[in-house]
This record gives sequence, C-alpha cells and structure tokens, in this order.
Amino acid sequence: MRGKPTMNEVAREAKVSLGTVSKVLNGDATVAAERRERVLAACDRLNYQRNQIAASLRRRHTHTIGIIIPDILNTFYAALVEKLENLASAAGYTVIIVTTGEDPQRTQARIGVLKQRQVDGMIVIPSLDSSGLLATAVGDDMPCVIIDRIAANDPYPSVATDNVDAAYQGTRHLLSLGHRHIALAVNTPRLWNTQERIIGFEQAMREAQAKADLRIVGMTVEEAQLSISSLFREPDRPTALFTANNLVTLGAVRAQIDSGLKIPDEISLLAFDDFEWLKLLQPAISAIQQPVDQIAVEAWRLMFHQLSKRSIAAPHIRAAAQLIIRGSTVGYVGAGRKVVAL
Amino acid sequence: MRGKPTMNEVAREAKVSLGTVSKVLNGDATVAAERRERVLAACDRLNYQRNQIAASLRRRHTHTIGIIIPDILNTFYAALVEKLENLASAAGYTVIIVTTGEDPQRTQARIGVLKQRQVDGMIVIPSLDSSGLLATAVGDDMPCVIIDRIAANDPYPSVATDNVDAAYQGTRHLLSLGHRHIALAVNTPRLWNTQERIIGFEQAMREAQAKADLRIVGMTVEEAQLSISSLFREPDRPTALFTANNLVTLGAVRAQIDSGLKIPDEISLLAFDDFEWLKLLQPAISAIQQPVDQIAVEAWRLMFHQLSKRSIAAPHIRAAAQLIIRGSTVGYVGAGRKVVAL
DNA sequence: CTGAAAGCGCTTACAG
DNA sequence: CTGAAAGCGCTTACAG
Repeated sequence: MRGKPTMNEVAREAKVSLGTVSKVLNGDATVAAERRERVLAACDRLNYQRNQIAASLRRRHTHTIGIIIPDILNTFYAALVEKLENLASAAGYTVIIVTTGEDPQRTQARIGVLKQRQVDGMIVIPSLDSSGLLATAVGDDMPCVIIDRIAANDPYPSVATDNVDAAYQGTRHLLSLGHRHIALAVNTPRLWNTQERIIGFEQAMREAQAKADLRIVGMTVEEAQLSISSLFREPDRPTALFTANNLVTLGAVRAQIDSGLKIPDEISLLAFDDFEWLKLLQPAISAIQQPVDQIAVEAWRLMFHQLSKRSIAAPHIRAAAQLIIRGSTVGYVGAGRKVVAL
Repeated sequence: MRGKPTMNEVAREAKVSLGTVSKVLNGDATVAAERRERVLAACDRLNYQRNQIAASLRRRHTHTIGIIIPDILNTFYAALVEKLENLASAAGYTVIIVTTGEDPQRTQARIGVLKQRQVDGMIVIPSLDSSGLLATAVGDDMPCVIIDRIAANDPYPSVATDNVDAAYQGTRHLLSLGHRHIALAVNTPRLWNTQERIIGFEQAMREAQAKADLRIVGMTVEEAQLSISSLFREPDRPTALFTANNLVTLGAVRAQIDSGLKIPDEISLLAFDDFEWLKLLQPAISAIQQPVDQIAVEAWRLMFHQLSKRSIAAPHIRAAAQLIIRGSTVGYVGAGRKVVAL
C-alpha cells in the first residue's frame, strides 16, 4: 500500500465506475447486490478510507460543528463539551472546540477560523463583552445556538439554566435557615447569566425583607479570594454567603481557609455550580447544580433542527437547576453569632 | 451579500485573475503592489473568507491535528489539551479533540474519523489496552506523538513525566517522615505509566527495606473508594498512602472521610497529580505535580518537526515532576499510632 | 441499474 | 509579473 488509495483506485479494483463506488459508500440502494459486494470487497482489500475533505467540498457541508467556550479547564464548560461531543458524534458530526479566554478579539478570530473551516454550525458560550460582535462575526446564514450566557438581544436560539429561579430558590433556602443578612458574590454584572442570578437573589431577599448584600468580586479566583477575604473581615459581615459561580466559590473557600471562619457556624456557604470536590470538603458545601446534560441535549436538538432546516418551536429554553443541601448550610439559629460574641 | 463570495468573485471585483488573488492571499511576493492593493480591497469589500476545505483538498494537507485523550473531564488531560490548543493555534493549526473513554473499539473508530478528516498528525494518549492496535490504526505515514501513557513498543516519538523518578522521590519523602509501611494505590498495572510508578515506589521501599504494600484499586473513583475503604479497615493498615493518580486520590479522600481517619495523624496521604482542590482540603494534600506545560511544549515540538519533515534528535522525552509538600505529609513520629492506641 | 462528465473552490506548475 | 489551465478526490444530476 503506497499512499492513500482513492475512490478511483477502488473503482478499478472492483471493475465498476467511480460513481458506483460513491453510491455504495453512501448507501444508495440503486446498486445491484453483486456489484455492491465487489465494491465493499475492494475497499476492504485496499483498506480504503474516504477523503472527507473532498466529499465536503463537493457536498458543500462538512458535518463539523464548532464549539466556542471561554475555557476548557472550567469543569462546567468541560462537562458541557463532553456531552455535546457525544451527541454530535452519535449523529455523525465531529466537533471543533475553540476557547476564547474571555477575550473578544480572540473570540472574533476563532469564529473566523471556524468559518474558514466551513463548519456547518456553531454552539457558543459568548465571551465577556462579545455579544455585540457575535451576530456580525457569526453571520446570519450560519446555524448557531447560544448556551449558558444569553443576552437579551441574541438573534439565535438559546438554552440556559433558569438562573433567576435557581438563585431565588437558593436564597429562599438560606432564608429558611434564619439568615437575615446574606451576601451574593458575583463575578461581574456585565454577564447576563450573572445578572439573572442577581435578580433571583434580590427578589427573594426583597420578599423576605432581608438585607441583600451584593458583592462584585471579579472574574478570577484570585480576585474573588481577595475580595471575599476582606468581606469576611468586616465587623458587620453577613451570616451566609451565596457564591454565584464556580470560580467565585473557589475564591470563597480559599478566603474561608485564610480567615479561619467556621462553616456553617460562623458563615454558611452556598455555591452556584456543583462539583465533585465540594463534597470532599468538611463540611461539604451545599450547591445549586446546573442541568448540564439537559442543556447539552437541548442545545444539540436546536442545532440539529437548524442543520436539517426543520423549524424550531421554542427557540429559547430554560432548564431548572437543583438545590443540593449539604453540611455548609444547616442549623443556623438566627442570632447565634451574637450570642457567641457575648 | 448573497451566499459566500468565492475567490473567483474577488478576482472579478479586483479585475485580476483567480491565480493572482490566490497568490496575494498566500503571501506570494511576486505580485505588483498596485494589484495586491486592489485584491485586498476587493476582499474587504466582499467580506471574503477563504474556503479552507478547497485549499486543503488541493494542497493535500489540512493544517489540522487530532488529539486523542481518554476523557476531557479529567483535569490532567484538559490541562494538556488547553496548552496544546494554544500552541497549535499559534502555529496556524487547528485541533480536533476526540475522547476514547478507555474503550479500544471507540479509540479505533475515532482514529478512523480523524484519518478521514485528513488530519496532518495525531497527538495521542493511548486508551487502556489499545497500544496493540495503535500502530495499525494510525498507520505509518501519519505523524504521531504519544504522550503520558507510553508503551515500550510504541513506534512513535513520545513525551511523558519521568514516572519512575517521580514515584521514587515521593516514596523517599514518605520514608523520610519515618513511615515503614506504605501503600501505593494504583488503577491498573496494565498501564505503562502506572507500571513505572510502581517501579519507582518499589525501588525506594526496597532500598529502605520497608514494607511495600501495592494495591490495585481499579479505574474509577467508585472502585478506588471501595477498595481503599477496606484497606483503611485492615487492622495492620499502612501509616501512609501514596495514590498513583488523580482518580485514585479522589477515591482515597472519599474513603478517608468515610473512615474518619485523621490526616496526617492516623494516615499520611501523598497524591500523584496535583489539583487546585487538594490545596483546599484540611489539611491540604501533598502532591507530585506533573510538568504539564513542558509535556505539551515538547509534544508540540515533536509534532511540528514531523510536520516539517525535520529530523528529531531525541524522540523519547521524560520530564521531571515536582514534589509539593503540604499538611497531609508532616510530622509522623514513627510508631506514633501504636502509642495512641494504648 | 450504470457510467461519463461536470463541478465543488481552491493551488500550482507552466507558458508567455 | 500575469493568466489560462489542470487537478486535488469526491458527489450528483443526467443520459442511456
């Protein structure tokens, strides 16, 4: 075997025409059984592998989907990607993953390479501040679905957690424990999903007439750690902290270790986003678990419908999150901290 | 703008020939400055994006690299991928990531799709039991580099942590604390990197004439947890546990929580593979940190040399790991446990 | 049911 | 320095 065999060589080997080989490889039923066998045997003998690039050029689609995420090291995105890859793969699609690092420039550049590679569609988690250029960068003849970070004016179908409700339920849980002063630590209100979490939080606090303490702590773990450390040092600090995403949670746990504050006695902690290691901490950290599988499934469905030019009934999907109660949010007894302080 | 503009349309717009457009877009210097400008302006006006599929078909390479890993949710692999993606991207390559889930069948299938997609090369972490079919699946005209899980008979260049030395150093550290009975918990000796870690461990133990206690605990966190839980219940259990990879570490920490054993007083813990959350546990867990960045850099270099048909001087690279000492491995005082038991 | 031929959108000798 | 033409390896009307 010298070089890769072409379809032409298979045709010669099987003593049929090039078009016939193509047809049997594409499952066209109009080929006589006997010739089909000859073709299959020839493919086998030559160890033939079809050149998808040539097929793609001719067919004018590549069976490739671009996935655009901020960062593959964030396990929330990694979980989404893993699920999407399986879904796509099962449907005969392959996936190209690119990361933006929250950089609008890089986002635009990566979208460009995806378009040059002629992806059939894109599934994107917009990077910070990129929602403006998204529509022009992606274009309007490109099937696209937005996940997780949805903006009000996105022209594409979308699927995300019902953030307002999730934050509302989480806050209600904290309130039910007797907390009256709760801080919500968020990365930045410039992200729509964060804004929604703020809305849910503030609504629950307003209804309970409790003190809503909103803290903007930054996009990185280090920034969050610093900011939350100083929050913990405030004389009138909250009795419960609700962290609005996984990076902030990481910062909060670090800050808690620095401060020596006891969980849940001195500070209750509730995390948005659930992870394996939250269960390993002592006490384990309560969390809002986002419906990652469901988001991936719906996103793929939305994508697949667009690829097949089928119409989409409900193009904006919100999936319910789940509150998981662990040791970090139990047994707060109201003014317990003050009693201890006496 | 209707449909995507082709290079032909750009040529017409710029009033030059098709070949001239191709030349300026490919940086060919033999085009008069004035015509070059016209072409660039036309590209701009039409918002032209080159069709890479067509270019790839003609050029007979795609500037695409396949990356084959067991699992994207494992942060060790994710970190490798992230680094490799950046390196490749900087060199004008795009990357297709596929996962094997440790399944040889799936590995073979995924390699097949990568070949059909005409990737220029593959960087692979072989899945369990796949090293036999790897050479035949990949073929010998495909540039390939193996990382992390190297087998003795791999015909490709490779880069990995110096596992023997890393395990040796880790074991020496435990011995220096006074431990005489140490268990090494491994996933499976069918993996070459695991075998190497066993060798380093056993060598250090032999030299110290201490009791080497090798435990095979399985590939999943759940299996490891079960197996280590029962280890912890043995009357004559070891005073230190060395976990040979990150999944086993996860199982060990779960088992430790179940057992209520105190770290480091009742059991010292040293982990192969370092992670953010190991620092957040109380006490923090000591770890062997693999040189992820260096592995990625060397792997890319090896790949790039093959792509450019340059010769490779040292095709089998071993990079040194680093021992990071934290609270889980301090102050063991020899027979301390027995004293407490009196 | 079968094969000859056109064409997908580029790159690349080649002749001028 | 420029353009006309061949060709990358397929798929797909089309005529038979």
